[in-house]
Amino acid sequence: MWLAPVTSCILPSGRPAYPFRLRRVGGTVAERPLYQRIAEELRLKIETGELSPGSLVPPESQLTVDYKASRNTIREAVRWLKDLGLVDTQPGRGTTVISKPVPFEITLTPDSETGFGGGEGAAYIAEVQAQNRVARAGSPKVEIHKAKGRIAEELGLAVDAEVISRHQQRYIDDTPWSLQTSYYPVDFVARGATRLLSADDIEEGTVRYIEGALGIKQASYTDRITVRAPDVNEVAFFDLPANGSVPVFQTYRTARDTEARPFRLTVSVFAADRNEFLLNVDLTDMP
Amino acid sequence: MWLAPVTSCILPSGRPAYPFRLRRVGGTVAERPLYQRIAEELRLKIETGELSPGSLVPPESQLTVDYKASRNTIREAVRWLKDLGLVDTQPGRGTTVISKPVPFEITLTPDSETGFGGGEGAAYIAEVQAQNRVARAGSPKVEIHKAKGRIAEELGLAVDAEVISRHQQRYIDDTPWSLQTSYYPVDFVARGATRLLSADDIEEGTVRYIEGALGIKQASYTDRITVRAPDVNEVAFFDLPANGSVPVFQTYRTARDTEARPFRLTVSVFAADRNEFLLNVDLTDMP
DNA sequence: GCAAATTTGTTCGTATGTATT
DNA sequence: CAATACATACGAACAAATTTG
Repeated sequence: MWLAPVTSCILPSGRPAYPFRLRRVGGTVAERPLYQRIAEELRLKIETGELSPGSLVPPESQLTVDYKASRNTIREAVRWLKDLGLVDTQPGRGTTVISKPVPFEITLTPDSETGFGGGEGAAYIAEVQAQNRVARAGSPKVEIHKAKGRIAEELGLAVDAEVISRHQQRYIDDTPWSLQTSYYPVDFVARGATRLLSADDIEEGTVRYIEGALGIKQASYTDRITVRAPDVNEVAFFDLPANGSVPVFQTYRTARDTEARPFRLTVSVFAADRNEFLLNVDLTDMP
Repeated sequence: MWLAPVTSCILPSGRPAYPFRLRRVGGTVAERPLYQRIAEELRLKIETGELSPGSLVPPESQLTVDYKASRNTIREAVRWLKDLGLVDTQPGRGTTVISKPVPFEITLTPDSETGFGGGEGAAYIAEVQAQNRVARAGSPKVEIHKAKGRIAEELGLAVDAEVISRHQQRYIDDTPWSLQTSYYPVDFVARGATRLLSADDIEEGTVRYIEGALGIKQASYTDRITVRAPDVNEVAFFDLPANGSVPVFQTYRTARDTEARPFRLTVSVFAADRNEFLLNVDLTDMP
């Protein structure tokens, strides 16, 4: 079997991109490490369809023979593919080529019909149904704690001011889809929004409920979208590979009233391998 | 030294989240693997500040002594932290705790002053300057090729219709920041937008240029935000860890004219560790 | 339902190569 | 050049999860 040497690789300034770099040894160009060349061979087989999504990659014992390398080296090659999100391994079962799920599309801009922000309440349910899927939410876990860091900052509260948090697990077609936590100033309860403390779903959506109970009307919101490695809870809930090779989206949504005062912060976490975000922007009423 | 066993771990249905799961062996709860417990110890030292960002983690040889584990096991622990994006390793130098750069904020919704979409032309320059940084772009690489897959789809063209692509590397403060490729139907040139073929920067922005040359006015756009592992070119350009532990954002922006016909597709790639996206949504003129 | 076979996961040992200081 | 530190590669043994007979 012949492993093609790599012949082109862009080299930017700065720290060398070891071990992708073509290594020069004694004036001649050295090859990339064995495990990377094996990984490249396997990657080609996946991309050409020789190994189709869902099918089993030959077991390590077989690859050891095929590529005349030790088992550890084969494992490094497979690990490389795993890190790239191309395969998944399970003890006892084997290594399967990943078949990417049809991503769920989350529209972050408001629905022009309902005015609901994407990923929330009625708009969320509607969007799930529009994609012919079934939405389900776990019952909220309600807590009161002191606002720290970004939570206090986004809500415009003093550090250590008390906030109500409402945490929910959400599912689509019974697969875990998002973890969502909303934070409200604790004085909303004293002012009459007592259902915020109840561990029942607020059917009409908390934004509508707060408008009815307190007269606070949502006039705008800001989303902040970041990506990071999942923590232990997220790995367990979304059933992600434990090594963090599948990242998660984390969105911060700060809702503001007509005076531009923030009154709600919602932190949502989505697995990045099964979601994408959409934005629809209309420029016709811009200057 | 005492390594704390893990006492709580959410177990969802479906495939067990090996190896995070508490393993039961003969009726007793087994511990997580040694390398994960060592990684956890080190992670704690990082998060409590005992190992501060930028500082060197003790070398493998020292950790071998500290934790009474073999060098391979230590390497597994360090690899775990590397995959989580907490440390970076360099041969000869050592293992450093990552100091996260101040993320650059990209506003995807249009600027209410200029009407420019986020991350583009004038709005991009302005946003960079507003964050006290310096923007620079490489000269465009112009190509003509046949539209494939999503490119044809988003532009509403037949598969294999020809498109112009304009590819640019962009820098902020001289660090590589984004890779951007815009696609236009090839007949734009015949209709008069000849500068699209020139490898010179189009100062006023291509959207403005097309409006002047062809009378096509941008009335709306749609963004699609996804996350994936970087490819080899992106690893080299952004100087990312070669194992794909830092993912990239990929955004598809489809610009439409007043008749809602797509006329431009821009694909941008950003390193996810140094960027975040912002959305500003005004609901006051919604129903 | 159980036992055996298969397959990946963990851990050790050892040697050598490459990059940086 | 020498010392230090991480990277690659091989061999070996046992554990844990799954599938198969």
